[in-house]
Amino acid sequence: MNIKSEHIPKATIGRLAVYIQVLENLLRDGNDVISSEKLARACSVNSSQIRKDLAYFGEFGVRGVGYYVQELITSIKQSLGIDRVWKCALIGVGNMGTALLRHHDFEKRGFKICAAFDCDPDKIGLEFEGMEIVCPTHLKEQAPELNLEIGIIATPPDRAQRAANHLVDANIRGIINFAPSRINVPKHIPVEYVDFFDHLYSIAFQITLGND
Amino acid sequence: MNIKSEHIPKATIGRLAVYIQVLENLLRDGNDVISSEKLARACSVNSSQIRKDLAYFGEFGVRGVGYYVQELITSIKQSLGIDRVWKCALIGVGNMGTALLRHHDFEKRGFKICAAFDCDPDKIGLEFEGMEIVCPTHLKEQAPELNLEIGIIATPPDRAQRAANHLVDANIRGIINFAPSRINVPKHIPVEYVDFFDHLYSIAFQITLGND
DNA sequence: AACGTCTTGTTCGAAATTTCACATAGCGGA
DNA sequence: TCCGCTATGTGAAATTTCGAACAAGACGTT
Repeated sequence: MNIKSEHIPKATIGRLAVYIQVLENLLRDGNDVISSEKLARACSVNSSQIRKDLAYFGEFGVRGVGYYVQELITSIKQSLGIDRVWKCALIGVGNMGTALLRHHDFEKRGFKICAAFDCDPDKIGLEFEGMEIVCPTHLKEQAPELNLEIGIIATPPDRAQRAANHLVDANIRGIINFAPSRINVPKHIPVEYVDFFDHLYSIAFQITLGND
Repeated sequence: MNIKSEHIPKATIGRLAVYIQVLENLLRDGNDVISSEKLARACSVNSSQIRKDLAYFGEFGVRGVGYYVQELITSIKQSLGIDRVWKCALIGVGNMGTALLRHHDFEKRGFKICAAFDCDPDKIGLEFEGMEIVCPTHLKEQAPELNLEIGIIATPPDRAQRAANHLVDANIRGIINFAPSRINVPKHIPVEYVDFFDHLYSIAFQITLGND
């Protein structure tokens, strides 16, 4: 990769994800070239912001012209490291876990759930979306065999730490936690928390605020 | 409510959601009182940050003692406007929509999905989790009747804007969009986008970065 | 009631992020 | 080939956010 700068703001990464989303829709609508100004409007951000975000990774545009959409998508994906397939392990095949297994965008977007774990004896052995549910104690063997790199925690909150321990023990390289509780893992393993109630809270707050 | 300051950073709102989550777990474990220092460690933030975040809304602590956990939870919920039930309309009963309907935390957390809409003729009329799926054209009648305030979009990306239009037309007050596309609505209606691939991208990026 | 201890609420300086403004560079037409 | 047009890439200013330090205040003990 071709990173020009040391530290990249987390907010930039978030925006890059938005740019990809908008760019792919633009491409589908037949746009070959786009200016930072137009892309900015579509993403509701400032155009300098876009140029600066991209500048962290390289020079992808053509002065006087703009950005070639397909090329820019490719460049951003390369920059983020999502120009390949990441193999994932799911722990917790409940409501959320099941939904994730069924969510076929995973593969489209470069993430493949290659193994599903659950400690419920009633679930172990069941086949699900072409995958057998296995006890998490087997993670340590299977992770190297299957080359699992990212762990997805979708357990109840009180089981999240245990799941995290299994993942760490299996030398997983990153964790995304859908359970509503914090987990502790060694510093070198990145963790992201997903809780869409955050967004509902934010909506509720914004609505309430407008009405005071 | 009792907001002391004009503008509140979006990041603060996000952190308040984290504080609630951690505080509820602390309460479950029998902690009655907590200091900003300990809460900070549990949330992986700075303790001044916590005190400052709370200061936007009032004074909730006792000097020399700390915060009473239950009381603080209540105060934060009041501050965010989630000390009541928000009635929601779901549009799009596909994979994601179904998962949301089944996700029973919604009610626990103060959001109730009171109506489900989908334009697929095969789905209209079906009963789902005690709710009949209705054509979105009926939103405008039902929204005032049922007092629907928040719209949840879970359609395919190319249908998201149409769904948003229906919601705006029905005088909904806020929108949360799970579809991977941007939508345009009048400025006074807050919109939040949820896409957990953002987090997967972030993990992938952080892993890749460590390996260059 | 006075004192010591402990933790909050707040101030102020530092750091990070965003925006502005413009020099730079590619493209197309004359 | 030159010139004008346009949109990028970037340095510097403005704004926002964060963190360290400290004054203020509550509780318990003497």
